[in-house]
Amino acid sequence: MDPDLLRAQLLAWYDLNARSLPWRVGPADHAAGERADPYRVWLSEVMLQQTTVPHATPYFLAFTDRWPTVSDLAGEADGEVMAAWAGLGYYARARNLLACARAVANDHGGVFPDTEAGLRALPGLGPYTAAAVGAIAFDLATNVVDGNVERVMARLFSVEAPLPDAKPELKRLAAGLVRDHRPGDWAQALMDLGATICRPKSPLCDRCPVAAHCAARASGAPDSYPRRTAKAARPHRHGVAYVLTRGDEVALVRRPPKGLLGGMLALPTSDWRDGRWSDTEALDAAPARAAWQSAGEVEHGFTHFTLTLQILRAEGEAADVIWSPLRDLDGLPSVFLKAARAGLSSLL
DNA sequence: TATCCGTGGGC
DNA sequence: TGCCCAAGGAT
Repeated sequence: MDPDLLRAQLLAWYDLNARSLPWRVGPADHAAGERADPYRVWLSEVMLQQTTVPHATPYFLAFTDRWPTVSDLAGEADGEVMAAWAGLGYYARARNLLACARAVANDHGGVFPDTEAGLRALPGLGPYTAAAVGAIAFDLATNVVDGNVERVMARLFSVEAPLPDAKPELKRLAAGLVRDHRPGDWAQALMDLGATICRPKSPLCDRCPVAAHCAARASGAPDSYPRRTAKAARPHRHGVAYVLTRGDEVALVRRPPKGLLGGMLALPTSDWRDGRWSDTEALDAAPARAAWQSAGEVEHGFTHFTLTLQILRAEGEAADVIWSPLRDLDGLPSVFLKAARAGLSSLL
């Protein structure tokens, strides 16, 4: 396999087929001298961590509309940013996003570092994101390796070792294709290929610009790569969520700054444990004395467990809660939005 | 190093 | 329906 021929073929494909994305400077504009805004590249890359383009896109547009520069974002209050992130998931990203914006604003004069090491030192930028911002915003010849690139390498070279053990090998293979020429376009071309052609299931090899180089295709079963080790089953947990209203307001709490849903607004809940909660236990764990009534339950899948929330609903008073308008629940993580809607189904 | 950390869409 | 998966990072 000739790496430089492969590169030329993939870049030519990208020149014709690059997806139009709100944070992207297309290959033609880039060739004409237009440069991507590091703030927008960084923001998009953080939002896209483990998140699909369709899910992240409206958040990207809302953030850049509301906070056009990194200094605007750095000056915002924590709660506003966390609420704007609600629904995107992996909320540590939002906490690190603010920490990073403030580091850039306060320690770097509002300008992103233009080296991979400088980017890597910022909160929330790991090996992937530092390499991606470096390549796309600063034309650094970094090795940008995400899940797409791992899959493309596993197929091109029919890597038999299963993920995640194969990660170092896949990264080495990707590094062998990096050149100083058009590093940002190269990274995005590889990821576009993985997202649209070299898909996890049903890859479109007939349309692949580098199919002639692909060992997995030659094997006849390209979709069997990358190999993966079996995953453990997800456990099931149970909790009680309390929907307490006071007129047209609902009682919320701010979750602790770290851990699951850290820093986010939430419904008051019991602990989450292996077994269901009896009525007596659920009343004992309630945030206030009130005429609690059962309002059904909701189920929600997290990364490592499935949660069933039994819902209790009441009208009343409580101490140490944040009273929030019923019509303004958008700042809640999805699991609590789901539970609140179930508990308030008679009102909403 | 292994585990924790959300969400929604596709099949 | 249940499982897989998506432009990963922090600890």
